[in-house]
Amino acid sequence: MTYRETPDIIVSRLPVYLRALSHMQAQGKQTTSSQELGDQVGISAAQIRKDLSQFGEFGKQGTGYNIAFLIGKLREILKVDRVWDVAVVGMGDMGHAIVRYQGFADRGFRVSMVFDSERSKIGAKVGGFVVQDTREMVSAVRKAGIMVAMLCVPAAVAQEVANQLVEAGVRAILNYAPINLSVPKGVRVQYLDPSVGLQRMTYYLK
Amino acid sequence: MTYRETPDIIVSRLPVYLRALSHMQAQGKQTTSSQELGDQVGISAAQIRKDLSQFGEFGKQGTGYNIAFLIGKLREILKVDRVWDVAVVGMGDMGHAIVRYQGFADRGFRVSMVFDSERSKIGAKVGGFVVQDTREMVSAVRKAGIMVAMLCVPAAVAQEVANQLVEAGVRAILNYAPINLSVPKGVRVQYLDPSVGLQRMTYYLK
DNA sequence: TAGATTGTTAATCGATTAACAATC
DNA sequence: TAGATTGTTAATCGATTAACAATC
Repeated sequence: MTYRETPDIIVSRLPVYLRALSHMQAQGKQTTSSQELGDQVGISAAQIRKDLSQFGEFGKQGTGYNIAFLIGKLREILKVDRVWDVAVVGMGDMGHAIVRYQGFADRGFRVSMVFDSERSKIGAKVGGFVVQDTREMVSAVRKAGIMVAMLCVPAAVAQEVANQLVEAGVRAILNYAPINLSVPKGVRVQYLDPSVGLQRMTYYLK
Repeated sequence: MTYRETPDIIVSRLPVYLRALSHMQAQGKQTTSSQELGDQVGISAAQIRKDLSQFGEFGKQGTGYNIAFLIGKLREILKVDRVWDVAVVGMGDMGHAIVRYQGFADRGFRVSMVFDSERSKIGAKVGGFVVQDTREMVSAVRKAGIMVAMLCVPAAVAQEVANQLVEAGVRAILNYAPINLSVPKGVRVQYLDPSVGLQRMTYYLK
């Protein structure tokens, strides 16, 4: 029998489950069911049970899932039961917004270093961080052992900066630049291009 | 024979094809092949041909696809052969960055109105727009016939603001708030939660 | 106990890939 | 013509759903 690894598509849903469960917890709920969670995130109850069953038996017949317990399990699975240091590259408006964003707390991430290549920005402070020169990025990121980065530079230089991040040891890149990145196997990229998001919806508009 | 509508998953790939083709065009290329485009976006050549064949015969045997022609077709299909006015709600750092973002030009969108509910922000200018009071949003958006919005408000009020947008006639919401929205049938939501993006990658890190 | 809900199996459904005739 | 590449078919692969025994 061959070992079958968890499909990407299942992994991609887990953060959404986690977010919904945290929301329920914040509202004071103790337990939930696959039905309720599914309604919340727009996924069938059967699929949620199937997804979770990939990783263990987290529920109880008759009563459903303990929210705090399931949150703990999902955090372990997604490896956000720890805090990942993140490098942010590009201190334009978007980089600026990300560095000041308060939403990473308790979700497994902490901005740790910020970079820009523009003279006027280097040395300035953004959200409590001193902006470092991108030319120091490879050594600084490698030295700190940072594996996660957010890319907020212009599209024209995004591939070049991504190459440097990979060289520095980064293995996960959240890409805000509106361009496809080419990265070696073993490096993951997630794309957050607002125009792509919008274009995925206009198709359905009258 | 039953009419089969185009699967969402195919529609969701088209903006990525379009982005890559525009990039090729900017580099002066005239034609491409399913193989080349596939390499660019990380999708098999067969799948690209199959996806495009849903909408017509856009290529030529032996020579592939004319880039300008295919861009035109994809723009039509995605309905971004026009410019959609967009309302942006929430003038925090993220809303601010979006309003000033130059990347919507030529991709089918134009920020048209911006809203916030904070007294200190209402009436101020952000990226050339006067910030309007969110309490005027429903009537202003409806009157302008705006169908597309970007939601940059805090998670705690995102559902409430989304409800108002729907009431105002909006049918496509790009949601930056880290929360699942519940919307009626016929309204689309795309989520851009950076923590979800990051958590989709940490699973694979050592 | 009766009711609720899980985890899992089998069936269904849908998406992807491989292959190739058509043809530029 | 020879080579390249499309559009499409059939085969394969994978994901989702339905159903239900198990059990809290």
